[in-house]
Amino acid sequence: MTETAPRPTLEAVAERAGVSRATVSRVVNGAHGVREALAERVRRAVEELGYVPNQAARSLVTKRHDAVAVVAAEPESRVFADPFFAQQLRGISKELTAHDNQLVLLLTEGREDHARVGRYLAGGHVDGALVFSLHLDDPLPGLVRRAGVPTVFGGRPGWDDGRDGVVYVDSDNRGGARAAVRHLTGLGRTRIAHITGPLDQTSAADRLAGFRDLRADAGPGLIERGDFTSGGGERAMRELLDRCPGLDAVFAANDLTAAGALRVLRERGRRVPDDVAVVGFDDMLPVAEQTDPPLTTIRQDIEEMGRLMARLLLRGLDRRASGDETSAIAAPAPSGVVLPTTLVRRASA
Amino acid sequence: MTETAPRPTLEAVAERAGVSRATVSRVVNGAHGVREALAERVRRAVEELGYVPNQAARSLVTKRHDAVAVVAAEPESRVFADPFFAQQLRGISKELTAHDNQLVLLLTEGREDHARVGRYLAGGHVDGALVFSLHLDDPLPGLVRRAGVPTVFGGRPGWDDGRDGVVYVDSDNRGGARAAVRHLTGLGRTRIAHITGPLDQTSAADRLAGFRDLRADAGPGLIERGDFTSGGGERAMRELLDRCPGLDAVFAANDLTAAGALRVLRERGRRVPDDVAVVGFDDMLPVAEQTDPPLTTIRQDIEEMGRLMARLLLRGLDRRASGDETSAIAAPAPSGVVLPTTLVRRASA
DNA sequence: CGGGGAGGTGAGAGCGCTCTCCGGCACCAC
DNA sequence: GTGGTGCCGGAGAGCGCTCTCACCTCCCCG
Repeated sequence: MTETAPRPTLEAVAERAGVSRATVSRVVNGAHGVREALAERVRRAVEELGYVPNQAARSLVTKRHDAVAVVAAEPESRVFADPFFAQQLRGISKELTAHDNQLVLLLTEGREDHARVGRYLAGGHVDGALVFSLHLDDPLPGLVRRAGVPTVFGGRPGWDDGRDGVVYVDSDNRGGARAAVRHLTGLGRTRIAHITGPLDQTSAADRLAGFRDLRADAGPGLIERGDFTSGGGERAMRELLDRCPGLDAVFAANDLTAAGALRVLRERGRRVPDDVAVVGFDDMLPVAEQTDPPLTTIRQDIEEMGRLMARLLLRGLDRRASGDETSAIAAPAPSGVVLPTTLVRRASA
Repeated sequence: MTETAPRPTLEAVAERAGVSRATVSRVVNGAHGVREALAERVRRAVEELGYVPNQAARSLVTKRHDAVAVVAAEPESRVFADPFFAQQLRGISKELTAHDNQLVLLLTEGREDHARVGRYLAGGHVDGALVFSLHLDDPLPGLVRRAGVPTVFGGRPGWDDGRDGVVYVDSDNRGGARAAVRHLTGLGRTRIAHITGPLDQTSAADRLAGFRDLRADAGPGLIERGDFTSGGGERAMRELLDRCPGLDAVFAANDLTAAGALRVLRERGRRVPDDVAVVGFDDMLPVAEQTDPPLTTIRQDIEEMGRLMARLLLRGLDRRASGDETSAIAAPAPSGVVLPTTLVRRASA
C-alpha cells in the first residue's frame, strides 16, 4: 500500500542547498551564525524536500529525547472511573506540546508491569517522568527513584517526609476540607459528619485531616469510612444515620460518595439541605450537577495540576541540561506545590 | 542530584562476556544460532551491567520504533467528558504493552495542533497511528492519510465510502439501536420517540439509522435532536412531550441524554417505566446506575474496542515489516470491524 | 583421510545526526 | 603590506546499534 518513501536526510538537504551537513543542522536547529542568504537557501531546500529530522539519530547523539513518560497505575479505580485522569492528561499534554515534548503513556497493572515500567524508565527512553502515585504503599515511587529519572509526582506521595526533595503537585485537600466544614458551620450546622475516602490514599487522608482541623471534638461516631464510590457513600450514610440520627450536615470525601449519601438521606426522609446539608469534593461535573439537589462541593483545578506537573518537570530538565548548578541553588526545585481549591455553592448546602 | 550514570553499551557487555558485539546483539534480540554456553555468559554480563538497549540507536538502523501514536481531538467533549476515552486507552495500552510497543499520546486542539500532528506522524517517529475520528468533517483522517502512516481508526469515519480500505473499529451502534427499539416494542410500547445525538458524529447518525430501521413510520414528531448531554436531553424531552404527550417510550442516543430525559419526565409527572419507558446507550456506569430509576441501556465493550484497534494495527505492521505480500492478500486487512453491543436491563424499561 | 557443508562467531560498514575543531576569508589597525 | 581578530562554514569523528559477510571450526560422508 502506502510505500514508505525514503525520507530525505540532512545530507540530501545539504546537497540541494549546496552547503555542508553541519550548516543545514545549524539552520534546522535554529542556531545563529549562519549568513542569512545561506540560511534561506537551506530553508528552501528543507521545504522542497519535505525534510523532517530523524529523531532517533538526533537522540543518539544528544541523549535527549524530548519525551516524557506519564505513569499511572491503571487498576486504581479512581484513575479511570473519574474523568480526573483524562483532565490531568489534557493539562500535561498542553504543556508538553507547548515545549515540543512528546507524551509517552505508561499504564501499569500488576507486578510484572511495574518491572516493565522500571526497565523502561531506567532504559533512558524519556527525559523525565510524571507519576501518579495515590497510595501509601505504591511501589511506583521507589521504582522511579531507582530508575534515576527526573520525576514529578501527581498527588502527595504517602512517604513524603518533607525532607528528600520529592517534587509533587497536589491540590489543597486539607484546606478544601476545611472550607467545606467552615461553610457548613457558617450555615449554623453543629452536628457535622464526615464520610472519608479510602485512607490509604493521601487525598482522602488529607481531607479527613482538614475535617479534624475544625472538628477536633467530632467523636468517632460522626466519622465513617467510605471508599470514594457511591455505594460506599450509601453504606456509610446509613451507618451514620443509625448511629447519630440527629446529625444536620455531612461532608463527603468526594462527589460520588455524596451522591450515595444523598440517596440514602432521601430514602430516610431527610430533606436536603433543610434537615441535612451535604457538601462533596471534586466538583465532578456529570455527578455534582445532576444529583438531586445539585451538590455544593469543593472544586479543584485538575487540568492546572497536570499542566503544572509538566511545567515543573520541564523546568527541572532544562536546569539539568544547562548543567547550571548555580541556578539550581538560586531556584531550588519546590518539593511540593499545592493548588488551591474553591467552594462551589449549589443547592445541597 | 541523580547524576546520570553512563549507561553500559553493547560494547561493554561484549567485552565483559568476552565476545563480539554481534553476538551480544544476537542474544539480546533472542536470535538463535548462539551456543548456549556463550549465550549464558552474555546473559550474565547483561545482568551484571544492568544493560538496557538504546532504543534510539536501534531505531536508527532498524527504522522501527515499536511505538504507536494515539491521536485524539481533545475539544470533542465526548472524548473527555466520558470515561470512554480512558477506557479505550486502557485497552490500547494493554495490547501495545503485550507486544512491547510504546504509546505516544497526541491530543489535538485547534488548527495549529493539526499541523503539528501531521508533521509528527510524517516525521516517522512512530510505526503507526490509532486515530479517533468522530466527526464527519474531521480534518485528522485526511491528515494521517497524507502522512502515509499505517492507521486504524476508532469509530467509523464519516467518509467511509466502503471502498478505500480504511481500517476502523466501531461498536454496533445501528444494531444496538435496533435492539433498544426491539426491547421497547417487546414491552408493548407503540409510540416510541428518539432523542438523537449530534448527527455530525457517525455514532449518533448510526443510532438514528438503527431506530429508523424499525420505526420507518416514526414521523419527525417523534424524533428530536439532542447533543449527547443531559441538558440537551432535557430540552429534547420537553419538546417531545409538548409535541406528542401520548408517547410511551423514549430511546435516547446516550445515557447522559437519557438522564436528562428522565428528569424532565419526572418533572412532568410521568412515571418511568410505567407511563414512559426509557432506554439509553453506552452503559456509562456512573450515570446509568445512578439515575432514578436505574437506566436500561445498550452496553458496548469500550476496552475491547481499544484493544482491537491496537491489535489490528500491530498485525498490519507485522505484515508490512515482513514484506509479505502474499499473506496480505491471503488475509486482507478488514476495512471495518464492528463490535457487538448488548442490552443491559435495569429498571427504566 | 580429505573435501564439503553447516553452524557459530567476529569484523566492519553504515543508520542520520550533532558537535568539535580547524581552516578560510574579510576586515580592521598598525 | 603585514599581523591580528572575528565569523562562517566544512570536515570528520563518533553516538550505540544491526546486519551482512567472510572466516573458522567441526563434523560428516565419500
